[in-house]
Amino acid sequence: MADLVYKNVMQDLKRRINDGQYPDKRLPDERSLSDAYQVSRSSVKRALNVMAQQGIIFKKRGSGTFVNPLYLKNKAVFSYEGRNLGLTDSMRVDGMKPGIKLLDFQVIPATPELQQDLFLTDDDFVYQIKRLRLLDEQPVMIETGFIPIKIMPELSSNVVSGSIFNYLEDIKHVSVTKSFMTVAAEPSTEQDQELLSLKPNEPVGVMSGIFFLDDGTPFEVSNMRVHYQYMKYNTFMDLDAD
Amino acid sequence: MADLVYKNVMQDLKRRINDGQYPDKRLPDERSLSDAYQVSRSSVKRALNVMAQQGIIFKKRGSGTFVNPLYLKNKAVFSYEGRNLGLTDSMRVDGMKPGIKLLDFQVIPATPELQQDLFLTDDDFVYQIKRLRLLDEQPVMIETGFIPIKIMPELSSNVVSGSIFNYLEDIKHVSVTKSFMTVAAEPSTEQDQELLSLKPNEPVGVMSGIFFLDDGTPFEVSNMRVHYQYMKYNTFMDLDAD
DNA sequence: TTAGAAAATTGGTACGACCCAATTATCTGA
DNA sequence: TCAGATAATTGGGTCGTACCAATTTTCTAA
Repeated sequence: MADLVYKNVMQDLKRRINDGQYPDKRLPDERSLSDAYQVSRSSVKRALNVMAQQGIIFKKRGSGTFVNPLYLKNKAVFSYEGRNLGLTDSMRVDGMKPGIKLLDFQVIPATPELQQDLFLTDDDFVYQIKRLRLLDEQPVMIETGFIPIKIMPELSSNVVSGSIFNYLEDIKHVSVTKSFMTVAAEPSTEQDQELLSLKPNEPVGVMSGIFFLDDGTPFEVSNMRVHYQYMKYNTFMDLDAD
Repeated sequence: MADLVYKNVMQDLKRRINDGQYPDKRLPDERSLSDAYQVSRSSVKRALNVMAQQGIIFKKRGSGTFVNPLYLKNKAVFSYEGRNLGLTDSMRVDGMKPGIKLLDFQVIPATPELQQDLFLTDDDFVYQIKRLRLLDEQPVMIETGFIPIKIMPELSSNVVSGSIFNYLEDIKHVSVTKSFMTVAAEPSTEQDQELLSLKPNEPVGVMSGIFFLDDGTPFEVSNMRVHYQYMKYNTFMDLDAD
């Protein structure tokens, strides 16, 4: 893959951790690793820093570097490695097959709120894309997305019936790696109940947020109303300022 | 505060950004900053990397470093600077006064699930702490927490009636900076409806997770059932591997 | 005038040196 | 024997250099 020194170190260390090569949960010290991999200690530190940020390891000055016990027990929760933020990917859980049913696809002028979030002006237009997401034919969420036409002038209903993020990666070679999300819960509306086969007392999870391209351009505003049984939003937070 | 070079640079850059000293959203290049602050370019890079991680700025190779427009428009969402992960702090929103009502406080043997999550054995015991959280006297969430007694043997019902995290910071000088959280939605139970004044069709948000001490020790398993109108979980994600 | 080449700009990666700070291990002397 | 002092270990921060890669600007030649 990438031919970066620190990534190679990371990759090998992860492999060793997964292989259980550190039964006492303790990694070799940085100077030894530097020597073993024949790279500078700076590069070792970088690799370890990223892994610590991801919650795989933790470091204690004067004491050593240790594997997070929970990483071994519950790897699924950690690390979005190699993935993007798209739902097509993150919902490929339990071997279920994702599906998309296009409900609506049109171009509308950007509302003031959209103008603010997507950094647009009065003259700008956006696609409005309303889709029903399925897992094994079961409807699980209603997704309404807004994308500026000036960012993707070539968007077609064909593309929109599949994964937009994968299209971006495969065809235009840009990836979506940043997002703001707000997660909330609400009683289901009649439309929710109809489309998601919900009983009146059953709620929906609401995930709304903004997705950004690599270069910081706000790319999409999205609002997702999720069947509560399928809604599980996992996060790992680390407030250490690096 | 901390007398670290890169933190000083960060602090000053944030101030300048907030003061609107970069009207074109463009920061000086790294070499100029290095020269201006009389610090090495390495330290400037470190400061900028942290700020990029926090979503305040974004960088484009060959082009420059720019302020994230959304940072200026919506600062509230960004940056937990100076805060910890405690709820007492993060719920001090809109000037409302937080309150805590202790519902239950006892010591129980660790269940197998707790043993797994908190890295305990059969012999270990945990505090079970059930509390009702209030905002301006209004009940907003039911919180059930489990903390190993061997981590905090001195825990009293007095401490538990306040902020445990603040107690840890002020008295024991350790802070809680890492957490795994899973956010979901559920129909309210009868107990939820009673304690949170919910109608039968109104749901709760469920936030459950594990909090860690600085050194990686799993410290608390927590399960929070939140009045849906008060449940808003914000996250900023950046999947760039450093 | 303008398209393409060349140069300058700007952030990215890597190295290695130097010292500091927290922790752990070892030694020393009563 | 063992408590306290001392040394060794281990991660943290900073500096400065060198070179690379993407982008933008400038120059050059048709």
